[in-house]
Parts: sequence; structure tokens; C-alpha cells
Amino acid sequence: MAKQHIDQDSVFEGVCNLFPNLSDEEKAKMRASFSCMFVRKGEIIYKAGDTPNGLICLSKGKAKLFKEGVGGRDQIVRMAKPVGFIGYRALFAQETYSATAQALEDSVICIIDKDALIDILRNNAELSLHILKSVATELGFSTNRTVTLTQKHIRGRLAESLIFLRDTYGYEDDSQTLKVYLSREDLANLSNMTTSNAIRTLSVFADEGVIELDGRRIKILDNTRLERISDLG
Amino acid sequence: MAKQHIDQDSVFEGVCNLFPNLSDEEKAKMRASFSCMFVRKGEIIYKAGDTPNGLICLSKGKAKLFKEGVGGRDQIVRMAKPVGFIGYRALFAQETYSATAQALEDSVICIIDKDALIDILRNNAELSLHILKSVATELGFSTNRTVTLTQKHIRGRLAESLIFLRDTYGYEDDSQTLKVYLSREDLANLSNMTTSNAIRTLSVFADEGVIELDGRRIKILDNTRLERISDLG
DNA sequence: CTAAAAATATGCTTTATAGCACAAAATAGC
DNA sequence: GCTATTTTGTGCTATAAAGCATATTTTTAG
Repeated sequence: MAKQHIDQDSVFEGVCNLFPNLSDEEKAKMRASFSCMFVRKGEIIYKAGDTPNGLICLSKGKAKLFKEGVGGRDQIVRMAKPVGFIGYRALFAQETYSATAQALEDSVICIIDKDALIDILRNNAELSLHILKSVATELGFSTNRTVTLTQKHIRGRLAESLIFLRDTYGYEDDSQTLKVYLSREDLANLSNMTTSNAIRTLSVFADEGVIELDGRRIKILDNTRLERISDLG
Repeated sequence: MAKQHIDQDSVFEGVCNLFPNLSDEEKAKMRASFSCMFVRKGEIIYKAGDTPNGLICLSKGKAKLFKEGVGGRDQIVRMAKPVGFIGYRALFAQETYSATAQALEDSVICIIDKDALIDILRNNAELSLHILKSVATELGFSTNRTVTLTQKHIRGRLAESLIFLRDTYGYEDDSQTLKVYLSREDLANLSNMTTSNAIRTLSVFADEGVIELDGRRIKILDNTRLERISDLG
């Protein structure tokens, strides 16, 4: 990808919308320690084990966060969409990153310097509580996910992933095609199954008329049935 | 269990130790909206779906937090020890409880009223950040657990659970016996396996000389080997 | 103390899913 | 545009773990 121009100011405004009730002073402080960059499709944003030096925001594009499993099989633990933060868990836990972040498309990411952010948070309890709420919500998703990934059968897990992708990225203009194009392997790593089983089960869903496949394009034809498959496990 | 006397003041002091740097004023406010109660072994502290009306602290005893799975099989998502909070996730996420909390022994729990707590947090960013750190750490555990529960084999999962129980509750005075006495079913629900498989695999570990069994008493004879089993998956 | 219920233990069968091999299609590199 | 590489698709086999039946032991209740 050729180097493109980034309008840092407008990107910064977008990031600020994620923080409610920021004073002008706080905003100025944040702007001063704010930087932007392009990442190309497939590029690693950070690796598990790296130390966070700021709060990263995905301003454009898509990214996956995954952990390497015991048998070499990766587990995707989060799918990031713009505008949203990534890697905040490690930052606030004062730990190294527990997962690796990789861009799924050409993307724009920004970093708010750690010290500036902590400085603001230390004087803004309202904002800290707001972030606490997000992380607590995320923890709920995570424990829920643990149960479904361990207890649902393959069909249920894949159906749940498709619903999750729908809810996260939405549809194209046709109101049916998922606005995210994952490899079968990524779909498998999201749903805790082998690539063969993801391929197989997708085909079965297509045969059943629940979805329509065209390469990585997935059209959801029957949401009711998809949800039933997910719920039954 | 007969109703026993609870020294609320000393229990309160124990709870306060979980909050660093509380001003006298904040402490007084908290004390005023603080209450204690006994719960007997097996009693439900709260159910999934209930609305939290305060921050609950387990001051004495042990408790498990579990979610009902799709096939009726429960998944234990957390083991609580004193002195520590339970149910804080739902409170801070402003959601209903996502898991059910049940006492594993006769226990003492306390409740700090929600409004009083939020009031304190809204004016104490340092404390909010401290809690944010805990929740972020917990989220790290949770995603890690998702991966191990889905990817490790039965032996690895059970070994990991035993290590987890050792690290959480420690040993009896003999420095070998786990200071927690779970049913085989609870052990299975912690490790994402059927009760039969938990029983079977425990017996195998005993045969291999890694642990020693005496009813619910589990003695860890060979920590190195146990950790190897856990790591291999 | 005794009966009933629950928890533990063990063997056998079934099944869901991984693992592997190989072919076809799509994509990327030169 | 053509080769090399990756991704996708499909069938077959192997196996880990669930499911079930039944026996035994332990705990609970009257």
C-alpha cells in the first residue's frame, strides 16, 4: 500500500468520541501525545508478550486478536472494528499483551501515550469508571464465550461466530452479506475447530439454505434458523 | 448451622484492606452502608440473572461461581476465597449477574451498598483505576482459560485445575494436601469434562504417583510432573 | 441404627471431531 | 501470462471424550 495522507486531527476527533466528557484541557493533553500510522493487511500491530506503551485505537480497518494455543492452533479472542480500542486490557492490567493483534485489512491505528492517559485517568474518576464498565462488560463476554466454545457442538459454535460477525461488522448494502471477509482458517480459529470442519460445516449450512457462499463472501439467508442452530448448541 | 456472632467491625476492617488509600471520610461512608451475613454450605448467594444491589465480599469460607451450560452441564468460571469480592463484574458493567454464586462451605459475606460505593468511586479515581486493574487482570485469566479449556486434553485440563486450586487455596499444614475439598462433579465442572472422566483421570494421576487420593482429600506428590502434564496439554 | 439418596468408581459403547491425504481452485509472485 | 504457493473442498480413518449401565461406597435423613 502506498503511503497515504492521514488527517490526524479528524482521526483524533473520532478517537475522542470514545471518551465521554473530556475537558478541553484533557483533550489538549491527549492530542499532544497522540500519533497515527498505517498498517497494511496482514501486518502485526503487536505481539503477545510485548509491553504496551500506550492505548491503541483502531481508527480504520479491521483487526483480529489471537492467542497461540497448545497445539499450534490459534484461538481468535477478539475481532476489532473501528473506531475502537485494542490492547487496553494489558495496559490497564499493567501486563504484557496476552494476545497478538494483526490487521485483517489495510488499517489506520493511533496511539495515545501511556503516561499522558494514566495522568488524565488519575484525575478523572468518571472516565475511569466508564472504562471500568467497558472492561467489565468485556469480561462478561469472555466468560460466556468460554462456556459456548467448550459446550456447544461444531454447528452451534460456527453459527454463533457468524452471528457474532454480523453483530460486530454488520451487512453490506444488500442487508445480507457479512461486511467481513475471513479465510476459512480464521473462521475456524474464531470458532474453535479445525479448518476442514469450518469448511465442511459452512457447506452444510449452505446446503440447508441458511447461508449462501461465494468465496469469502457469506450471505445470511435465514437468521432465525441460524440463531436456532446457535442456541441449540 | 446455628446463628453465630459476627464481629462486623473486624470483618469491615478486613474488607477495607482490599481498598488501598481510603480516606477516613470514605471509610465512614462505607461503614454506614455495610452489612454482614452468614451463608451455609450449599446456599446460593445470588443467581445468574439477579440484579446486584451492592458489592459483595466473601469474608470467610469458599464459594464457586458457575454458569449453566447448554446441555445442563455447569461450568465453574471462578473460585472465590476470602477476603475477596464476588459479583463485581455485573455491578461495574451495570448488568445482571452472569453466573450463580454458591457457598462451598459455611461462609460470611458482606455487602457494601451500590450507591455508596459508586459515590465513593466517582470521587476517587485512584481507587477506580485500582479496580480497573483487577478486572483487566481477571479478563486476562478468562481469555487464557478459554484457550486452555478448549485446546488442552482432559489430562492437561485437570492438571491445570489442580494447579489452579493449589495456587488459589494453598496447602494444609502438611504442605501437600490441597486446602479445598471439591466433589468430583465440581472438579469436572471446573475442568470442562464429565464427572466420570474427572474420576477416571484423577485415578490415573494417583496410579502414576502424581497425586494421592483420600476421598475429597487431594495430596499433590509431584508438582513438577503435574505442571508438565498441564503444559503438554 | 437403618433406609434412602447421593457420590464415587469402573467397564463398555457410541459419537463428535481431529487428523490426514489428496485434488481443485484461487491467489500471489516473477 | 505462467508457475509457485496458498486456500478451499472432500473423503476416509483414527481417537478423545461423552454417554450409559451398573456396582460400590459414602453421606444424609428419619
